Amino acid sequence: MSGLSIGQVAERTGLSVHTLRFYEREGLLAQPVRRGAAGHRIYDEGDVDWLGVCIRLRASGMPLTDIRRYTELVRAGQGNEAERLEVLREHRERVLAQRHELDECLKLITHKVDIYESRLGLRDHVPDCAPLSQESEPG
Amino acid sequence: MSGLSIGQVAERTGLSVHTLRFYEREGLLAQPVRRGAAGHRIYDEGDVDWLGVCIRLRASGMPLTDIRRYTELVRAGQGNEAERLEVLREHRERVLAQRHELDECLKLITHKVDIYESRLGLRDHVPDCAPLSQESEPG
DNA sequence: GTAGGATCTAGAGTGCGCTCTAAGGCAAAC
DNA sequence: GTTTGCCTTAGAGCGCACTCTAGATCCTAC
Repeated sequence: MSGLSIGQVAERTGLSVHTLRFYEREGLLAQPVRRGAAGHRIYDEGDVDWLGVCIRLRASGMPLTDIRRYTELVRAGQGNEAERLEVLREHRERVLAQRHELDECLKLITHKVDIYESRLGLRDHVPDCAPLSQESEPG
Repeated sequence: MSGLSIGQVAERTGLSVHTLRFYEREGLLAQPVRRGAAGHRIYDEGDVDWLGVCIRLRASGMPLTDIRRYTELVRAGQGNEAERLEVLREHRERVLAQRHELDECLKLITHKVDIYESRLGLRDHVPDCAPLSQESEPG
């Protein structure tokens, strides 16, 4: 019951088997994956958990090199917590900036959606301050 | 006073002149850019505004092909507002999903930051529910 | 015993979004 | 008149993160 094949891990994580091998080559796994009789990879729950972290870091835009760096710190063991913290804090700042940017985009998009909805009569009331958007000119 | 060189537009938008030419080739501009005596591009304020929109759409992850599609609709003029609206709504959904994902990542990162800060004695109180993170194991 | 399916490796290929190069034109400054 | 600097084009190159291919091995089922 202990041990997952690469296919099973792919299924659980949503990563492809290709990507799992790729991530391992890139040094993104906390430990080298255990191997079975025929040289097949055997993952444990810890690996899956760690991959979950990697996926989240990727999803928030952390480049693979940074994830590798962080992984190396973790692998090196106790004593480098300050460095780990720095990596995380820097990334958090970037994510916050990214979210702010996203919110600005959302404002713009929602503003345009509102305009088109009222133009198309999909709203009861015309939004109060929408005279002419950029898209009116070219048309 | 009317008319900006590609260099000036680059400065205003933060895009490189290379990227400006690239975007034009890719059909991201509402109109073909006016040309001066020596074949030099002359942008107007409307172009800069439109580029601002493109930049925001890009920043929120809209692929160039989708931006081109939207631009084409705008260029085609009145009568396709429903299509424009659909493009915008779909993108808004994606942006919202993206922001949600970002928030999840933020939770994870902040949780780890908290752990390391208390481990390093940078906090007055240990966060109430943080026994051992994944990173404790490998170390 | 052989067919199917999962796995392995090394390495090539892909898609996206730029980014840069090379070779040249024009215009103002010195 | 030549240097400087910004502009032009076509097209090549790059960085990232996968993604896939080829050729081989191994196990299970029929």
